[in-house]
Amino acid sequence: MAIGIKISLNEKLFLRDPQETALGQKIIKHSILLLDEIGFEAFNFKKLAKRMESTEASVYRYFENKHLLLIYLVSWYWEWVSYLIDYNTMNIEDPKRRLKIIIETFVYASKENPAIEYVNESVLHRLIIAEGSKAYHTKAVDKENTEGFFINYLKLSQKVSDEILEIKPDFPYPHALASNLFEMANNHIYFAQHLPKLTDVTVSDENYDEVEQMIEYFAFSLLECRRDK
Amino acid sequence: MAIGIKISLNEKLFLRDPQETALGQKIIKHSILLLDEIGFEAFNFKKLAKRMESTEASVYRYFENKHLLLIYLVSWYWEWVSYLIDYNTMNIEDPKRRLKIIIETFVYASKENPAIEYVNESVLHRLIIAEGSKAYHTKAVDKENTEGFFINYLKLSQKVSDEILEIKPDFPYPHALASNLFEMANNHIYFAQHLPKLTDVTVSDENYDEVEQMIEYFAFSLLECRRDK
DNA sequence: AATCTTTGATAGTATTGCTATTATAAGAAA
DNA sequence: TTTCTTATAATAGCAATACTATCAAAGATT
Repeated sequence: MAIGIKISLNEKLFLRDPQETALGQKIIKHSILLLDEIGFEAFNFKKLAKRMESTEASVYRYFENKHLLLIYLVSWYWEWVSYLIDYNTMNIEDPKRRLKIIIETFVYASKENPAIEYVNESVLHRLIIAEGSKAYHTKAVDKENTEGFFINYLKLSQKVSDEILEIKPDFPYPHALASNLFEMANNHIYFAQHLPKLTDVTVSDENYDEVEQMIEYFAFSLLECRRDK
Repeated sequence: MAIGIKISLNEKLFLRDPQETALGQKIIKHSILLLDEIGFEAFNFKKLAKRMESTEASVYRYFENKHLLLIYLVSWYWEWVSYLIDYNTMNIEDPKRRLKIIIETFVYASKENPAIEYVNESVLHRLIIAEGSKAYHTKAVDKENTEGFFINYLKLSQKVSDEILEIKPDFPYPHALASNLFEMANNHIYFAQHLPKLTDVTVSDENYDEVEQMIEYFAFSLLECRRDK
């Protein structure tokens, strides 16, 4: 049961707020499960409606189309990771320790936190890994960015960037490193599972420790590095 | 006119080899232009046929569907980048210099090399930046990987990985760094253009120098780093 | 009791993603 | 030259997709 967590998202992403009604919550729940199962391309509102025992027209009353639903879920995820970072780094003073926790959070987005009953965070994480980047790789990206559709990702990136500067105030690429850590975490879990020659780590089951170690290695090499010459 | 360059691609990607016929070459040429113009989601074979003044049925004789056409174009790009790397690093002994050239090639995939008349490499590069990762983010990735659909990416990654080990033989993550350099190059050009808060570099027109500098900074920090503690 | 809102049920339309058929043109083989 | 082969064009058609519209039933609110 979610106590005190309200995921706040851009209202332009939906026609009716799905968090507010039972049907809306069912849409969120089953769209995550079905998208994870069959992938974004094969997914449509008719199949979703059938799966959740409702009708296509009802789903269309909440979301304009599946692309906006995906952005909604991805935003939900970004906001959720933000929340987890705040929660997990609370009262931790050492900025390096804080960054390690951030990396752990990127890699294990959900570990032991069943916060909101209609979202299965670990399935959502798998979905983001596989489909997340499709949310902003479209022709409408500029228009949608203007309308704030990606604000949760930008805020997450900014938060991590701030932490990076705590560790090394003169680091020249804090935003790039922040987004790269996030993308790398997702990419290399995916690569390890599907295109293992593109990475050097292996994952088994839900154990992503090697990914976590690698991202730490990359991050701290960049931040604690004195260059030879 | 292409002299001595033959881009060799997995034959399972197409029904009839498009490089072999005039119509096939028209398909390659116009699919790159149209995909760049309207994006992968809005693209279909009917629009392509209209644009190139042929018919839908004719296009279907070359490619099963637009997904396989995308993999074909992406593979073409990966192979082209491989070729450019070989060409540009020929006779360069210093491995660090070689890696710099690789990074430059990733960022400026086409600069002054109009090699094959029916492929506009700079438009293709823009297309890969925007749509490339959709080639392997699908439910069929495992099956398609088994059939060798991504072999050109794996080979490219292996090539760069070998160069990384020339510089630092005990670097623990050469494949991951290789794929990350490639993905970073594409991502941060895209971010600079569309989601600038996710990066720290700016690009103007066709000038990606800041991206190149940043990727170099990341790569050589990792490879020439002695950690403080 | 009246009415307002949400959902379900059903229908319908334009577009998409193909497949099939036939005709024609162009080139190679006889 | 004739014939054979093959590629392409032209057209049709079909099942699925991506919606939109309408209306009725069921709660919930006043």
